[in-house]
Amino acid sequence: MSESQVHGIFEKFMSQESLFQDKKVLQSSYTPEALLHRDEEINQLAKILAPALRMERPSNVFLYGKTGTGKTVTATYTTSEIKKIAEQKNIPIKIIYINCKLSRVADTEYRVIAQLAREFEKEIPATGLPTDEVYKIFFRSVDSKEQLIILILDEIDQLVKKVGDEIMYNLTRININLKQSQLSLIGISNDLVFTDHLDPRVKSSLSEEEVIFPPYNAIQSQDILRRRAGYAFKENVIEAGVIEKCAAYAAREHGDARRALELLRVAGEIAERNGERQVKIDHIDYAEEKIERDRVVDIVKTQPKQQQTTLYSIFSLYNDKNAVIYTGDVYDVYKTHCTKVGLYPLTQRRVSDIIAELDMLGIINAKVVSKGRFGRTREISVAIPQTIKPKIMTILQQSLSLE
DNA sequence: CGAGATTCATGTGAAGTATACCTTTAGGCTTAA
DNA sequence: AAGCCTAAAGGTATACTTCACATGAATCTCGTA
Repeated sequence: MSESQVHGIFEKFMSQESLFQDKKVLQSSYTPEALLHRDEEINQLAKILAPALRMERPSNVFLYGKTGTGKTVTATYTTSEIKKIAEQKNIPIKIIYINCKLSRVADTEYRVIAQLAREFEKEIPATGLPTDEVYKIFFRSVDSKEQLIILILDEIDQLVKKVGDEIMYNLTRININLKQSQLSLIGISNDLVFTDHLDPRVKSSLSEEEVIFPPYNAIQSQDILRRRAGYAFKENVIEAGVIEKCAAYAAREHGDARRALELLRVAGEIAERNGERQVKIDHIDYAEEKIERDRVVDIVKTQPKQQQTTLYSIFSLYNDKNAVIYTGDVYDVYKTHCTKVGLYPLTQRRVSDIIAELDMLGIINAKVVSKGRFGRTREISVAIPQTIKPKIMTILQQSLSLE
């Protein structure tokens, strides 16, 4: 491709009018000025957190609700309002937000605490320090001056499921030793029965207060989408029915507003890239596939080699008509792939764990079943649409430099 | 025929190992008085 | 003598291995109707 051709693309892009007015309004990290249909929850949370402004420690709160019901925005919105007031009145309040999703950043006790300490601009190495030491560093930072800290732990069900509730126990007890400062926890969980697996002591101190988030219904979803679309897009860019379709999609997914907004954004991007003047209903279908594909591609790409090889083995076995496959089969194929890739094969014990991890990531389904006389194993099936599987396969092949 | 024993293939927990990285400490060298 | 650098010692988290035992329903066994 010559330079002038590239130039042409940029020229065309610049001359073409954007469909968006302000795209970041549709991004999931965006906290809107006003939240629709969450007044009740915001009020509850605000009442619980209000003592902070008098430098009294608010109760720990637990926010429950399915994905995309506004838990995270409600928490960030309410706390940022508190922060605003606190700044005006010179009240030392610090808000820390940590997402514990299995992101390799915060998926063990050590890494979460290290992440917390980093919020205070402390350098924490990836390994080498005792966990206790990192706790102390964090603790000293918190207690270094008089202040009130509100710690938001998003998706903590994932974390606790993986590494147990010790962190929670330690964090809930931290106030006992704090001299100058105080710390409140806001836990956010998608899993409604998550606290059942917690140590009763942790459970009682963690959920001193609870706020439940019901799903949005179709009309509420439409409201939210309309409002945001109004800010995000230019006028008359959205074809009639598009909003309704996105909302319907959200309703299908138990009122998941986050996905609905994402759908709208990606549909807009697709329309823009195709050089069209309007976002059409068709674009939503493309967007739906693209979102799923991007999600899976992202997960797969960031996995370590061993996990990728295991996944590749599962995928290549799964070719034949959705027959379920078993751990033993996967392991055999995995070993041959390892030699091809030049990877040292792990033991079956470890591969078994890796399969369980891949299940947690939602790329495959793995269920332990007893087949009676024929032993016990995991029934494994692929949990991504057939349409995007070939794409994932090629990504894995490239990453593993296989043919 | 049916209750209880057996069996299979792997799940699962605990303990041990290798690796990469951390802090502390002791020794050796340099430097300034 | 004080200060600084370096390398060894001792410690940790993480990913993995090794070992040993747990699982749980299909199948087998054997006593009984």
